[in-house]
Amino acid sequence: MEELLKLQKKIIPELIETLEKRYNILRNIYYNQPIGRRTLALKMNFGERIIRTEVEVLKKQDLLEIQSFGMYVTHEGEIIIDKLKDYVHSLKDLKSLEKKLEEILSIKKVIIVPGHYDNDNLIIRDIGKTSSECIKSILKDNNIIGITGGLTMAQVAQEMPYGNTRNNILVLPARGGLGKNVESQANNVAAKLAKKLNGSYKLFHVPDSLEKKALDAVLQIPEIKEFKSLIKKIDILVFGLGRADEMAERRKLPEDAVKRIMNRGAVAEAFGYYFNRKGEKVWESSTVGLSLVDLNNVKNVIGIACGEKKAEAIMAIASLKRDMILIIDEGVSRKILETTSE
Amino acid sequence: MEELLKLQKKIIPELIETLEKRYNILRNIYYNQPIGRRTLALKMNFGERIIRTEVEVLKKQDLLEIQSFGMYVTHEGEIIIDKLKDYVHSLKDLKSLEKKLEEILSIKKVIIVPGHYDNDNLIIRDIGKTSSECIKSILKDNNIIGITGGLTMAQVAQEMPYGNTRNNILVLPARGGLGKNVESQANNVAAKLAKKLNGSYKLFHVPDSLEKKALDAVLQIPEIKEFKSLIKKIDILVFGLGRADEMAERRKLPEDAVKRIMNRGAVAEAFGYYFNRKGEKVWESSTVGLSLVDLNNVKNVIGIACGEKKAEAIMAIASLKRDMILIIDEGVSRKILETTSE
DNA sequence: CCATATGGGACTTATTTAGACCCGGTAATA
DNA sequence: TATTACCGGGTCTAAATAAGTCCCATATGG
Repeated sequence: MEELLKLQKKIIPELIETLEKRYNILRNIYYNQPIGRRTLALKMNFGERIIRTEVEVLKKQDLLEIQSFGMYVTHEGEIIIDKLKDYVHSLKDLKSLEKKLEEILSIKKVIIVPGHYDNDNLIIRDIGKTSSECIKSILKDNNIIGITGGLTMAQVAQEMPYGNTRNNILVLPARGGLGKNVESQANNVAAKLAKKLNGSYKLFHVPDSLEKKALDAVLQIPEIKEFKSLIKKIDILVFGLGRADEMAERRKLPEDAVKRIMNRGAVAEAFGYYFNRKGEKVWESSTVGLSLVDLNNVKNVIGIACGEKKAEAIMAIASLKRDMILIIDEGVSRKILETTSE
Repeated sequence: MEELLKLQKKIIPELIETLEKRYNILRNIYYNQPIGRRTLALKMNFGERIIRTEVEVLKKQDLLEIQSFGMYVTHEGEIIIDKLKDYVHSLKDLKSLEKKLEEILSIKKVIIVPGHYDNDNLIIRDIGKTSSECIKSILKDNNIIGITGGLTMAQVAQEMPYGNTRNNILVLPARGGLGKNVESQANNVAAKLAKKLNGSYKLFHVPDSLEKKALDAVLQIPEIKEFKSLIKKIDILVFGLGRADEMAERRKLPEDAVKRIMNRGAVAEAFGYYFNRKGEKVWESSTVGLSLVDLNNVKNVIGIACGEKKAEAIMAIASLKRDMILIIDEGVSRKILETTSE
C-alpha cells in the first residue's frame, strides 16, 4: 500500500492536497451537522464558493446530502470518513515524520495525529481518540491509570469507547482540580475515564495551590496518605502538556510567583511542575499528587499535546523521560521540526 | 489496496482520469523517445498545449527530462511506468470487468489489458507482454506450442522475454504463412517465439489456400504427415482472432468465395476457419494445419484480440471452446459489454 | 548546407474557478 | 405575530487557469 501511495504522489502530486481538503470538509460537516455553506466556510476559513464546489463533488458522490436545513453526511460518507482516517496518516507519510521526531526528541515513541490543531479545532477529537486507543493497547488487568486535567484529557476520556476487555482498572487524578470548567478537572476526567473502562476511581479533593502549613497538615490525613501510596503504583500515566505562562495564569498564581517562575526560564508545565527548556524543574506547585520521583517509576507515560504554540513545551518535557509516548498533532510536530532545523 | 482505491475513487473521482492521462503520456514518450511535444501531441490526439502542461508536471516530478533533441523518460520514470502498469488494472477495476465478461461469454478466463487499442496502438505491446506472461505461466517442460500469424502474434513473440526456465519446448505454426509482412507470418512468429523460449521449431511451407487436388497431394508428403501428427499433440495453442471480412480480404480469396463466406453470416476467423455469430463453422480454408477436431483436444487455448471492431468476432469465437483464455484490450471488452447489454 | 524537428517564449482565447451578491423559504425566537 | 438568523439556490462578475496558436533560435542528421 505504501508503494501505491508513493507512486500516486509521484504522478499526481496534487492528490494529497485535494484529498485532504475534501476529507476535512466532509469531517467538519460531520462533526457540525446539520450545517450550512456559509457557517462552514467561516469555520474552516475558506471562501464560501470553494466550499460550494467541493460540496457539489461530495454530493455527487453521495457522501453528503443537502436539505433546506443544512448539509449532513450520509451513512456512506461516515464510513468514508472513518476509513480515510487510517489512510491519511500513510498518505502524508507521517510515519517518517514520527521517526524523525523520535530522533530529534530522543524519545521512545511519537504518535502524530494528522491535521493542524490551530486551523481545525476538531483535531482535538482525533487526538483524544488516538490517545484512547493507545491507552487501551497497553492497558492490562488490575492496572492503575493516573490522568491529569485539561481540555485535551477530557477529550481523551470522551473518546474512550465503552466496554472494556480489562478487569479491575483503577483511575486516579494525578493531581487536584484546576480551572473553571468542571468537565475538564482531573477528578471529573478520571471519573469519566473509569466509567468508560468499567473500572473504579478515587477522587482527590485538595485544592491546587496550598500554603505550606496547610499542605503539611493535609498530608497527615490518612486518606491522603493512602492516595499518595496509590499514586506510586500508577502503571499508566496520561498527562496533558502545557505552556508555563498559560498554566501559571490559568492556575491564578499570585503575580509575583508568576514572575519568579518565568524569570527562571520556565516554558513547560506538566502535572504541577514547571520546567525550563532543558527540562529542568524550576518550580513546583505546592500540592499533593504525582512527584517527579514517582514519575521515574511509572512504566507507561503518555504525554499529549496539540497546537503549534506548545512546540517549545513539548521539546522541554521530552527530555524529562526518554521512554515516554508522545501524542501530538501534525501541526506542532512540523513546527518542532522547523525550529530544530534552523 | 483495493479498498484504498475505492476510497480514493469516492472522494477524488477525477483521480483515475488524471492518472491515466499522465501515465499514457509518460508511456508514449517512453516508447517513442526521444520525441517532441508536437509529434507526441499528434500521435496521442491531444492538443500541443495540453501535452505541454502535463509534461511540465512530469518533468517537475523528475519522471522525464527535456533536452533540445526531445523528451525522454528518466530511470525513475521507467520504474514508475512499470509499477504503475500493475496498479492501473486495479485502479480501473478491470477485475470485475473480467468477471462480467467471463459470465457473458461463458468462458473460463478473460484477461483484460488496460487501454483502448483504437486510441493508442501501443496497447498492442501490452497485450503482447501480458500474453507472453500468460503463456509462460502455463508452460511446462516438453510442451508443444502452436501459434498462428498476424501482427498481434508477432508482438507476443516480440515481448516474450529471453531466458526460459522450461526445457525442450517445440513451437509450431498452427497453419501456413499469410500476409505480405514476412515478420508476422506464422512461420516467423513460431521461429521467433522458439528462439525466445530457448526451444526448437518446425516450419510449415504450404501456402494458405490450395486447390483440393493439390491439397490432397501435399497431405501425402511424409513431412507433412509428421507435421499433422505433431499438431495433434499441441499443448498450448495461441491464436489471433480476426474479423471474417478482413481476413478474407487479407487472404486474397477470390471474390465469389468471399461473397459466399459472407453470405453464410461469417463474422469471425481463427486458424483458417470462418464462423458465424453462433460460433458455427461456415467455411474452412483448404489448407493444412490445426483442425477443429484437434482444437477440442488442446488443453490450453489462448485467444488474443484487440480493437473495438473485433467485438463481434470475439463473441462468436467464445462459444467455440468454453475453457479458453481470452486476452483482449479494455476498449473491445467495454464494447462487448455495451452491445450485449443493449 | 539544408531540411526537419526540437524546446522555449509569448500572445490570445476558452474554460474553469472563486468571489459577492440577492432571493425565497424556514424555523426558532422575541 | 413579527423578527431574526440561517438555509440552499441562482446569478453576475472578476480572477485565475488551461488551452490554442504561432514564432524563433537551435540542434541534429543526412
